[in-house]
Order: sequence, then structure tokens, then C-alpha cells
Amino acid sequence: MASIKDVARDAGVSSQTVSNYFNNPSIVTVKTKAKVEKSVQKLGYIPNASARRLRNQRSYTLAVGIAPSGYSQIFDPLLHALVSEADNHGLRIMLYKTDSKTDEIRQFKSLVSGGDVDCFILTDTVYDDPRITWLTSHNQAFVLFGRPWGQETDRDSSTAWVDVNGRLGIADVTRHLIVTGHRRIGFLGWPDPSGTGSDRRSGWEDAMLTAKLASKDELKSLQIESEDNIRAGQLACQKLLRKHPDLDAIVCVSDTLATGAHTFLRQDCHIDITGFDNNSSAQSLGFISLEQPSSEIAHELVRIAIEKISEIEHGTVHADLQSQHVLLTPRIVHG
Amino acid sequence: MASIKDVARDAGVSSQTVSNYFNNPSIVTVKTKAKVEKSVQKLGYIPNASARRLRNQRSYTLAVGIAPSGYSQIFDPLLHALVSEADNHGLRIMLYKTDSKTDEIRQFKSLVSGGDVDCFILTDTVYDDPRITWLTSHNQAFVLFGRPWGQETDRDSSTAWVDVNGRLGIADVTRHLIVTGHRRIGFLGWPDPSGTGSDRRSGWEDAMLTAKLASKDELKSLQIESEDNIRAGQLACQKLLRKHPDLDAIVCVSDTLATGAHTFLRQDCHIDITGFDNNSSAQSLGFISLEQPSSEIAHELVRIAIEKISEIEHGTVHADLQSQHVLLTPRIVHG
DNA sequence: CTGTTAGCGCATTCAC
DNA sequence: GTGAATGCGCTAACAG
Repeated sequence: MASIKDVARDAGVSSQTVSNYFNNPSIVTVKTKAKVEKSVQKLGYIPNASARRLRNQRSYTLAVGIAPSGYSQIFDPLLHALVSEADNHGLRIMLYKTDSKTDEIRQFKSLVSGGDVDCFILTDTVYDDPRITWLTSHNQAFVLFGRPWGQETDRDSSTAWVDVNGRLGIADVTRHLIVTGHRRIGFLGWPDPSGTGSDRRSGWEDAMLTAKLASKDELKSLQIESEDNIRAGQLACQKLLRKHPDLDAIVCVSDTLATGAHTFLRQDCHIDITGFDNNSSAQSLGFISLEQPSSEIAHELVRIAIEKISEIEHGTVHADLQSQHVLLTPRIVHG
Repeated sequence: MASIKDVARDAGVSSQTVSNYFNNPSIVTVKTKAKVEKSVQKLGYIPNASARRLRNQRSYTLAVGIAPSGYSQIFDPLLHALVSEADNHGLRIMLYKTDSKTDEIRQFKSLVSGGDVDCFILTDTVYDDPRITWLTSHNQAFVLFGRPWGQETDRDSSTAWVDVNGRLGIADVTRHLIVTGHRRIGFLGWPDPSGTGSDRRSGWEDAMLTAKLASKDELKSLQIESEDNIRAGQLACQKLLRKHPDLDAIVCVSDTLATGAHTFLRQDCHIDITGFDNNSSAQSLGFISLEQPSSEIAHELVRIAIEKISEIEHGTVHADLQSQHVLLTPRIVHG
């Protein structure tokens, strides 16, 4: 509740000196600094956020959308990492609801006009996403978590994103299976169209082709699609095994499907299963999985957000475009 | 970007009139209202949040803590419901990190002194929680999600909370099993001490004792404890069945454990399983579960938050204490 | 019922 | 290097 004036009075200086102490420390005498420091400590002074925001015309907050479905793209650990990373830079994370893409744009309008948000973090974007169009045309900072899937054009190069290289991750895990003696490796994927799903699947295809463990035609037969839930995973696994009883491993596009496969096969089976996300099921059932590097994702997301905010503030595009398209590698976690 | 002055100029009135249009509409002429309305629409005016916050000394934001562990008490659907409900009342949800209870108090300090937050929503509280002590002594509004477990005293009556009646929910589901012909019903629970876990277990005990399906001693033997993960659930289920091969149903304290039990038993088995939370596993595997009423929880949480903020603002405790201790009933969801 | 005045807390000009 | 003004956008008190 103490204001800058209280500190100034207590320290026997003027309020602007206190302001300088925080915003431009280099121009304050060491002696004065000590006095201010003491008073700040004594009064527990913290600058008032609203006043600072009003004065600087910046909200110091990042907005993250949260979808109605239980399964939003923003997973729990990432949210925490984001809050933590933002905190390191004096930024806050605010949530807004995204019941639909049009509803989301209504939210943008309210948030932006109200000066509530400096930068948006979007998920689940597609090519020609109306949200991207809106934000761009309103000169509003934003970063995507997840590449915008679909036809790519030049115009995308100005759209910053951070994503996880599922293709590489799945290829890594497939290679791991190969070098540990597996030869007949199936794939349990999501139904098309799914950008993320196709990307991950191609990792398995890459590794299999390179290792000459299957022809392109055989790859088609060695994979099966399933909705992302345990029961569907169990059934798909059963179906795949009926077709290929000789499988010695199954790479799954998600931990949910891997859990389905694993629980269908039970312990006594010699078929190895891998998943993606390293959720609690992967840990407890002990199958190999790929962990999304939440901290790094958050780190990059916040870094780019700050860049974008600065770009918009100064009306420049000084940043290296490459550095705003970040592809992170998931880490293999052995059960 | 339009300010209240722009609207005033465009509408040919003073800026106060525009302010009144929003904050005290009853004192504005119908004719004037129309003019203002038109200009607001035309300019897409939205009041600047920071200015309003500074002026009114209110942040219009609720803070929700987010824990580092993947499994925070605040689950995804609740978060969405919270954002949605807050939005209905012109409130925002801000996240802050809670790496530890002491770290959390440091966050409080920063958030409160900075005027960033009007009310906190806490989870995972215990009796004599240092956070509660701090918030209370600093006259700061807060609501708990989840009762503070432990020894209860008078002093708790001023602490508002919203919780889900796990005991009643589990008793309901147990009764459902009984009336559908089950007699030997086991329980798969969490290890003590767990307030929530004990609460839920006692629901099963209630129903079993009332139905005279077991003596108090037998109840002890019909239950088993397990860490909350799938593998542990599988093992505990196995162990329980070895002791009681005649079980015809197992009530589980969580969907995770239910998933463990269900996947251990497989389809062909005649033993029914129930869980708690109605997560995606419950839905896909098709076992009975209890759904947390996220919308209601959010509704009550926000309602009480608003009450608390008003109490603190006016320095009164006008609210009915009963209405600030809300126990909601989970809903049975049949697979 | 409408318009004028003042100030929320801070930070960026300027003189000194 | 420090202190005195000014205004960010808004709204609660007044006066008209």
C-alpha cells in the first residue's frame, strides 16, 4: 500500500529519485541509493502495477487462451513453465477463454482495446487462421505455440512460432528401437488430417526407410489410425496385431494410445511400446516416451514475445527471422 | 486505442457523460445514450483497463496459483470454467507460480503490493496453512478450492471455501453398485494421510455399513492403498483380488487407479470398476465415474470471491457465513 | 441531467 | 545528480 511518495518522504528525497532508483539506477548516487534502498525495505514498497501500466502504455502481461475441451494444447507443465519464465522478466500471464475462433477474436478486441495485453500466445493454429489475420492487421504482437499447419507461403515468415520437432523425436525413438534389436515396428497414429500427427508419423517412416526395414508400401500396412483415447488404442493395437502378428514393437503417436496398446498387450508380452509426452501413464507403466521440453518452450515463447512487443513498439522488424521460428527437440525418456 | 475523450468529442458530449454511460447509465438521458452508443460503436471504444484500475484501486483480477508438478489441484476444465465465469463478471484470471508455500507468500506480497490482484483462489490448503495466516493478517481477500483438512476450529468459519463432496459421491456410486446387484465391493484408495482420500473412502464405508454388507472389521480388509498411478493401481488390484477372489466390484478413489484396475482385469472380467473425475480414460474404457461439477465450482468460487472483495472494501462481514462454505455434489457418469 | 475540477501512482520531460 | 512540473485514462465529487 506504500506509494512512491511514502518512500520518498521516508528516505528524504523526491519521488522522482525513487523512480530513478528503479528505472534508471545508474544516475543515482550511491549514497542516495542506500537511503532509498533502506526505505524501500522498511516500507515493503512495490511499484503499483496499474499506475506503471497506465504511464507506460504497456500491460506487462502475456495472454494465453484456454479451450473448453479438457484437452487443450497448452498442457499443465507448460503453463507452469510459462508463468515461471514470464515472472523472470517481470511479466504476468493472463488467461482468456477461446470457445471458438470467432469468440477468440472478440476476446482479442476487448483485451487489446482495454490495454490488458501486450502479446498473445496462440495454440492450435492453422494456415490462414482468422486469428492471425486479425492480429496482424491490428498490429498486435503474438507468438504461436505449434507451427501453423497447411500450405506454407512467404507471408508466414513473419509469423513467429515455437514448436516441438515430433518428426525428429519419433525418428529418434524408432532408431532406438532398431538399435536395440527390433525389426518389425508398427505405428499407431491419429487419423488425418492432423498436422502434428502426420509430422510424427513421418519420423517413424524416415527411420524405417533409412534402416531398410520396410518399403513404402509396407509402411502403409504397418500403421493404423485411432482416435486419441485408451479404448480406441487398445482396439487399434489388436487390429494391427491381427494383421501383423510378428510385430516386435509399436511406436505410438501419443501416450494415450501407447497406454491403450500397453494395457492391451499386458506385461507378459514381448512387444515394446513407445509413446509421446511422458505423462504419468508412461511413467507408471514404464514404456518409452518423448518429453516435451516445457521449460525451453516457455523460454523461447517468452523471449520471442518480448521481441515482438519491442518490434511493435518501435515499429521495426530488427529481429533475425530465423530466431523466431524455433523447433525444439523432445527428449527420450526410458520407462 | 480510442479514449473516452475521443468518444466524448465524437458524440458531442463531455467525457463524464461517457463515463456515466458505462458506470451509471440510469442518470443519462435516453437521447444522450443513443449518441454515445453510436460513437462507442463507431470507434470501437473499450475503456482502458489500467486507467480504470488505477482510478478505482481495484485490479478486477483473480489470481490462481499453479503448481510445478504436472498434477496441480486446478484441473483443466475448472480453469476454463473459472475464466469463463470470471469473464461474465468483468474479471480476469491471472496465474502465479507456487513452487512452495513460502515462495507462494512471496508472490502474494508482490501481487498485493503491486495492486495486481483483488482476490486469490487457493488450492491444496491444510489446517494452519501459512498462506491463510498471511492473507488474513494482511486483510486480503481469498477463497479456497478444497476444504482445509485437519483439525477444525471456530477460526475456520471465516475462511471461505468451495469443495466437492467426495464422501457423498462415493457413497452414491457404491449404492448404485449395490442396487444393481453387487455385494462384495472392495475399495482402492490413496495412502494416508490424505484428507480427500479419507473423505472419499468414508463414503464407501458409509454405504457398505448401512447396507450391512460388511462389518467394520471386514471393511479394513476389503480396502487397499495405492499411489495414484496406473501401474500401482494394477498391482493393488491384483493384491486385493488375491485376498478377496470373490469381489464383484471395486470402488476406486480416482480414475487413475480405476484405469489401473480396469486394465488389469480386462474386458472379459465380471468385476465392475468405478472411478472419480470422469477423465478421458473413464470415458474411453467405459467405467462408471464421478464428474466434478466444474461450472458450479467456478460459479461459486467467483461468487464468493466477489463477496470477499466487497467485504474487504467496506470492512464489513455482511455475508451469510454458510454461503461461503459450499459443498457441491459430483455427478455419477455411467460409462 | 450535464460539464468542470481533481487526483489515483508513476515516469518522462525539463530546470537547477 | 537531483527536484519540480505534466499527463497517461478514467471516475468520484461537485457545481451548473
